[in-house]
Amino acid sequence: MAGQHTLDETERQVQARLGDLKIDFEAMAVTSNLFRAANAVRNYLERTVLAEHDLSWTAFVVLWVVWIWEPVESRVIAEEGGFSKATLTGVMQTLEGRGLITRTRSSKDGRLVLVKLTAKGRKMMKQLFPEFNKGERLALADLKRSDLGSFADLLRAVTLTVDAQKTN
Amino acid sequence: MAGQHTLDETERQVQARLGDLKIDFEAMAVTSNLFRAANAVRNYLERTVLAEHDLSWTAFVVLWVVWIWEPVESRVIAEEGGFSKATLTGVMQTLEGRGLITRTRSSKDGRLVLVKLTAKGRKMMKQLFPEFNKGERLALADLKRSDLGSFADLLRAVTLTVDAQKTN
DNA sequence: GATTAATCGTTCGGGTACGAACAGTTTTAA
DNA sequence: TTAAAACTGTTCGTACCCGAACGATTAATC
Repeated sequence: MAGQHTLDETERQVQARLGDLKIDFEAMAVTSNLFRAANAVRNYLERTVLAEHDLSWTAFVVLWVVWIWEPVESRVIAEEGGFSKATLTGVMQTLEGRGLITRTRSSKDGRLVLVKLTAKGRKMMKQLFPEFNKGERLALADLKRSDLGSFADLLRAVTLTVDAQKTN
Repeated sequence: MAGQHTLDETERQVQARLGDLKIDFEAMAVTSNLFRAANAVRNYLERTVLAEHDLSWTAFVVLWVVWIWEPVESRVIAEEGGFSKATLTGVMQTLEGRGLITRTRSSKDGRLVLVKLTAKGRKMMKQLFPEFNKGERLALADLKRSDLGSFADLLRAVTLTVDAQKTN
């Protein structure tokens, strides 16, 4: 991936199609590379670590959130994972069918559903997460260690900015 | 989104579940925030700019690549966009049905398919891309201008690292 | 306390998204 | 120059993924 065309070529082509319209090429480069990177890492981890456990990316994220915060409400999982409630329902049905999680309606608030891992789910995560983390480390192996902190901060800032837009 | 739990809390919970197993929390924070950011930006742009034109994210990426590089082979679109050929086929069928692109088999190499925009497709992109770029700018509005360059470089480095892993 | 509003999870419909298997084309080897 | 290998795009099956609409529950308003 990473594109066979250089950034300069791309800018020239865009400008040629838009005349002298002002375009923010730096913003374009950031978002474009943001998705390339996210896609690349996701596909890589899905094909390697997660495939061995027959898990999709989203299924893993759900398991991870529940593993850390159980018992946890559905809405929290969706929020932490960054996907919709509709998506979550489907994924949790799959995971429940495989005996990895349980769902129970809250007795305090009949609207809420509380999610926990089963013993099987916990056992899987205890083995899987270290493998997953090793994959994460490999995906970032060529970056300078000292850059990781500010890198994470920049990414966090993007999420915060967009979420602020959303509520307006 | 952005999670209601702090990073420290999360690290403590992970460590509590794994004993003294070594985990790379910096790598974990980067990938976690990478996906949160990508998801947030994507959902934001889909709900605002792209929804007005009834386009999905992937459909937009396809149109963008074709717009810049037409005539372009299918395999290049998949590579540039970072998704599979199977995904691309479905999206292009939708776009062709809406009269935004055309597909023709190459006369030089019967395996290849050349993709172009229709006049309608070009007209749409000429209006849509500036709107999209404005959305990108808003998503990055809170970041320091001087950070954008190195931010893009870090993201590019991740993609390159993962792609290098892939071929091994 | 009854009506209204807000919240939560599910369902529904349509559009991605992938790997694997496939058919057609081109290239490479023998 | 055949046979084998490599490559491209499509189809297939399964699983996501979302917004919108929905029923159930709780909270707010009067």
